Amino acid sequence: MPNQMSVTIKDVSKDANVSIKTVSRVINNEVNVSEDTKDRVLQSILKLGFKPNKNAQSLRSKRSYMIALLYDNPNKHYLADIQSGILQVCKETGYNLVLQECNYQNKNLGTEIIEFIRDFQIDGLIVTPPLSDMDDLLASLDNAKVHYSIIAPSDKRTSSSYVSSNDYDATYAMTNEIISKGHTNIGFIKGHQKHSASSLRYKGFSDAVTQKNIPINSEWVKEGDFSFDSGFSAGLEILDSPICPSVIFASNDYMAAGVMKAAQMKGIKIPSELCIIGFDDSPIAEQLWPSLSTIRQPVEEMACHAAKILLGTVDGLSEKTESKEFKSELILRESLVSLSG
Amino acid sequence: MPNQMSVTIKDVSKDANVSIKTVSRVINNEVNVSEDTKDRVLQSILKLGFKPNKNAQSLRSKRSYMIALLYDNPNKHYLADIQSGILQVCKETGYNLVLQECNYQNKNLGTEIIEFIRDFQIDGLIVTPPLSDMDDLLASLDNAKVHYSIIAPSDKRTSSSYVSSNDYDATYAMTNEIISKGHTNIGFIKGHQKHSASSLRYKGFSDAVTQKNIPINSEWVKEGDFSFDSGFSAGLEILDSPICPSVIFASNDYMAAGVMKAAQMKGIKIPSELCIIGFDDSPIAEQLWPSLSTIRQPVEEMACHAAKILLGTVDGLSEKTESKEFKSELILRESLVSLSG
DNA sequence: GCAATTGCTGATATCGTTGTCAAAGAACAT
DNA sequence: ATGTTCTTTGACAACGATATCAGCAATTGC
Repeated sequence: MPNQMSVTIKDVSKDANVSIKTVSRVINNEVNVSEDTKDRVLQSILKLGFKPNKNAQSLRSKRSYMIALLYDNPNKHYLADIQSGILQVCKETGYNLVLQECNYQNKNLGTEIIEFIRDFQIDGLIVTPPLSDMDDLLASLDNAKVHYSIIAPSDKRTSSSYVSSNDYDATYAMTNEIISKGHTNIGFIKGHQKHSASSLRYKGFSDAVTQKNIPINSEWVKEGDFSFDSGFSAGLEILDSPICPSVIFASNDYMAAGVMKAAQMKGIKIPSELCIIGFDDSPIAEQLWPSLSTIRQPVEEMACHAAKILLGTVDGLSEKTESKEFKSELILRESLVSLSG
Repeated sequence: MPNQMSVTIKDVSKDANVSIKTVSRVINNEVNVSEDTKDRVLQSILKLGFKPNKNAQSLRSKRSYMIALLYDNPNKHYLADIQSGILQVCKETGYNLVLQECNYQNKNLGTEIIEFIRDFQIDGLIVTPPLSDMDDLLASLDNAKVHYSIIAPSDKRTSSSYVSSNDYDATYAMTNEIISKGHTNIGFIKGHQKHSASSLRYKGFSDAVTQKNIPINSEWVKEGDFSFDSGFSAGLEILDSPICPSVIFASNDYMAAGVMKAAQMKGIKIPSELCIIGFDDSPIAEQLWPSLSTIRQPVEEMACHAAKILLGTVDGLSEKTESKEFKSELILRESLVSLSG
């Protein structure tokens, strides 16, 4: 147990009989310290229970050992997964995570974020969708020479540091799965315009059906915003059509859950009369009955990787980590069956 | 737009033609500065766009302008609500929020947290359930003179700074509501043992039925851990009983959703054959069909208040905020109806 | 009218690190 | 033996704030 008064580099230097600068060298793993003195200093550090004062380090070295998470996302599970992924890496490396909730519509977002970073000397940012889709924001960050890594769908590879997901391939594959089950009347609910994932997911779907010469019925294609409510009303609209599709593919699970509720309220049986597909493999996908077929992205793992990339560029000590595309996985559950009639 | 080089207190002092100490006085709203010089300094601050360097302030004044959120909670929506409540206050006051994920089973939790606080000079903590139920942890914090405020059910009022909810009253009232609808065969699923809310919620239920001379059937009382899965299996067990209850009251919405899925898989009609009640008013309560009757606690507001309390004790400038108990609200939806048969 | 108190201000030390630069000694080349 | 380079080390300044304490003027008390 350390004493009331914290022990400083000065105490260590006295104990080890070296200058404070040498202690500093040891702490920061600088070269040109003899093994002998290094050992002696490390001994003293251990003995006295010395821990460098982060604020003093920050003040002098202009680094805070803190990274921030930028987000503006209605999906709380997604956010929570992102957070735990980042926190894992933080715990290993001694960094800390600061939250920064943003509004993508805020006109001064770039300026405010840069101000925030200067203010707290934040070492780097992890930027999540839809903020990672805002080219002007990323340009501001580049301009201000802010370190950051982004989590985004695959089309955002302009940034040197990214973690991406293959949204296009995933919806393409799932659509083929649907078609292989005999379905040709397929509805689709798009996500929020501001997310590049939305258009990618739709493109994966439309390319797949078009290649099989299946026409797209525009009455069955609606635009939602990733929320349950938007899925619910889109579902109601589609199910009010003169002819109903046998499958509705929603761009995320919340909207799929909305469709399911709409169908159940109308007395439509799932999956025999209507199959429903989601995206994300949110907890709700398994909690509904029947459970949702969906697509799982390794969100936590992606966040973990994004944090490693960031710290690789921020922290000279840690090793560099490469940008990477993560693959999604089709999860087939009760809500998708072969066409019966 | 500020320049590359940040402007310091020294620059301001030159511009305003006063000493740096006087500038510091103005920044910190100290007394004994004449209106005249104060104005002059404020002018210069505005003109130069000066912002105090947080690290320098922290180093000298031993304060970091950061508070931390301690949590170990499986419920991501709850956590997200807590976070946004705290962040609102942080934004107003210029503080920042650092996340600290804990494991309540960690034997060294107290020591580690205190070390973390010393390390980063964290100004205060907000402690959420079930950590806020751990008396030894709170004792360690008291002992180390750490500022904190807790969010907890009403029985934890030992701490001078708390925000509490009336779990007992809420389940008591909901149980009476159930009884008033003619139900006498009522099952109950308890929450995780480590949460004091679990026993309070059960007590509210059992006191209410006992007062109406309704017996408790122990076959219909199960212990879950607040997770969907635990609710699902508890639901299966209860519904396998020779006689089924007409209502199952689960201690949170996730477990209630589990019960609903279990019932639906068994072909039991909700609410005509089985009513289901939850707690928390999580988003899922409204997303299920039929939608769940439940109890809403103003979680975000509570977190907001907890942050204000904390900053009131931490920050001499901000005004003190009193501890407070927040009232819950019954939310009656489709999953509870009057007993038909 | 003189001492004591009060209000306002500034010079300088200080927080606990890292950065600069120079010095001392060892190693090497000539 | 001498000059040059390389390795290792330390004295001291610096980061940008706040804290201490002393000084000076204005006000108060008797």
